[in-house]
Amino acid sequence: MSDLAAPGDHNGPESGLAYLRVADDIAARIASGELAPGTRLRAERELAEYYEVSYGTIRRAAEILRERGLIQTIHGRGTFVS
Amino acid sequence: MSDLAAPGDHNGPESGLAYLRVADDIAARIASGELAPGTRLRAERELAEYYEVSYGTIRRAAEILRERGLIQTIHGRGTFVS
DNA sequence: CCCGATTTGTGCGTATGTATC
DNA sequence: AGATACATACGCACAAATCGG
Repeated sequence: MSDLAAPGDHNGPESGLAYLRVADDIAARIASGELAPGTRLRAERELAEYYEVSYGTIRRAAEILRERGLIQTIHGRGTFVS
Repeated sequence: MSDLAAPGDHNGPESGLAYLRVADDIAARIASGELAPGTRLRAERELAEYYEVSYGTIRRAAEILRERGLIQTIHGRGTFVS
């Protein structure tokens, strides 16, 4: 599965910083086309469960992706791939 | 602009305690009218980045400003100039 | 027009580990 | 040894925006 709209299992070699690990993973999925532009990501709190990190960590990762222009977040609606 | 709702750059002569430096800076901005009453400050975690200090230091600075009656913090809403 | 569900936004309190003074 | 500060991270509570019924 590979997409962030359908949970499965997660993986990661526990490399360093949690928020970077998450940000890089999502960025890779966008780059690979797995997450197409316009696609809505799962809710931040769901991503937290998916990645097994806290909500705050997801918010950090999202902030990074926002700065990179990879995603766009709308209050009350969700987060979308740019 | 120089407001805490739109980042720019910052600089400081590393004078003494970090939380006092931050508190004094914000107090000065309020005193100068740069931050008008009712204005909402940026999120504490953003202020941490802005001032290049840790989140805990921002919380400490905010506590001081609250005691001085310069700001008012509302859970879930934000911090406002009194 | 209001109500409730969903989702993002913000603040609160705390913990761990590291570095510096 | 102790105090100050930083960086990261967790979990929770409350608030606000959006959408559908």
